[in-house]
Amino acid sequence: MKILLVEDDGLLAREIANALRQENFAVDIAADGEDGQHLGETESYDAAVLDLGLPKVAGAAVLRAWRKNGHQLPVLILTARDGWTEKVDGFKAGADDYLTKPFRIEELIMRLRALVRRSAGHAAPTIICGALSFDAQTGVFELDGLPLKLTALEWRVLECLVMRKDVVVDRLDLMEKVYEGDAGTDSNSLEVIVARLRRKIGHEMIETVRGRGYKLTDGAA
Amino acid sequence: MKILLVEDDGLLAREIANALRQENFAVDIAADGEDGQHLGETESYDAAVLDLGLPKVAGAAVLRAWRKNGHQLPVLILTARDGWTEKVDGFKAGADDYLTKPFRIEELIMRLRALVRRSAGHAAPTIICGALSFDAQTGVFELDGLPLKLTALEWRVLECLVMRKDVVVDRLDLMEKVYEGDAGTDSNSLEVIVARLRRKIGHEMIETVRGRGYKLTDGAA
DNA sequence: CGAACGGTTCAGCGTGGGTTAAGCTTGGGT
DNA sequence: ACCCAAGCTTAACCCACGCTGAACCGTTCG
Repeated sequence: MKILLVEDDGLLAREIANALRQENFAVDIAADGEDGQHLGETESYDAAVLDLGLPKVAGAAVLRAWRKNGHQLPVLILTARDGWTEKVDGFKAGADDYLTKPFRIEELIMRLRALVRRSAGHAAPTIICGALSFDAQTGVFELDGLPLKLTALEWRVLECLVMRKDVVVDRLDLMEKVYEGDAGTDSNSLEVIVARLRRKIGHEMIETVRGRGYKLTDGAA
Repeated sequence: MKILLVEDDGLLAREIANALRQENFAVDIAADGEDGQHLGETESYDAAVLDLGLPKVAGAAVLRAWRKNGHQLPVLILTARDGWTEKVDGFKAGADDYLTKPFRIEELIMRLRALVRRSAGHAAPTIICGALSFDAQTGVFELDGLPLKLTALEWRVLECLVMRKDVVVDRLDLMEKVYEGDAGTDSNSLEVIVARLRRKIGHEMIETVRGRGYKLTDGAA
């Protein structure tokens, strides 16, 4: 689960990023609209948090540019003023949700989760896959009813898989979503993570598709 | 564009409904949770607006009931109090968005539009050829309804064929598409792949045209 | 400061699956 | 009818992809 954060206030940006990372999101930060737009176009994110008041390029302009190119990325906008017109601008530009500063970090997380969940096509807040269940709202995994303790990376990998259960998730996709910044293809660390995951949830649940990636199944194979 | 409005306050309900109708939505109104739940399950809506404070059945309970049955309907909840916990409850129950009363009608409309826009566009274009089906979105083949396990090359070959079903696909064309770069004609590896494919999906489905290439048919020959 | 935790690197191994080769079948031309 | 080329099929081979255990750090705790 990888988020693009476009926010010029460095302090706020770091604060948000930390909170998100604590919730196992991977976060890339862009300090201005130009960078943000470029990153959003070139990298692969699950959602973006976009400040409307940005230097260089206005937030709404960034959003409009994305949408113009048919970019479907779920976007939550942050608006400083409580102004009604600004929200409208945001929505007109193609935003999916908004939040007015100041806001509670928890609310941002909630809304982000709802956004991602919705765009992944899961209306139901908890996804069940065999003995495994995932509460998309709280981000908690359970195995046979008892909470599952996962490390940050294990969690991200499993989330990616559970969001697209029963379909093959490409190796590189997984890399991009799990690792912040650029993903180096020259390592097998992902395989190690998968191995550890398998040991925790059962080897049958994660099916490997040679040359492509992995697939989460209900393990009833 | 049809909306289900579940709201016990008759005055407010009519006000909202009128505004929505002015924007060309079709609106059904339910005055309590029981009716609302029933309507939501039996009729077909593009989205629902759900008041959390309802008589008979609580709004969150309605929502939970829908989600439990795998109901994917996009839902926007209305919460009277500004309470943080109530929003969380709503999200946990599977809401996609919320609005706290009082709110501007225009904002409701905006959010509804955003909601519907996002939940649309999940159409799966799938090609069917006899007992074989191909989901172009996920890239999954199914035979008689059950997923078909293919290797990388088998998959590429079959994809080429299914994309041009009922027409002859030239041998060399196939080579070029399947083997990146230049294709050496000095090998029968393609034939081996085709043979393995035939064994998996039935020999009649892939017709060989001497001197040209292969043709995928529905196997009803 | 050391211990525990979590992520990465490395090396060794097993195996899936792509290729090759050999023998057989089919079809079309003369 | 005969023959040869095109294509089918089976079996063997072998490489590289992925799995795994262990060692190696960087961080975060007590």
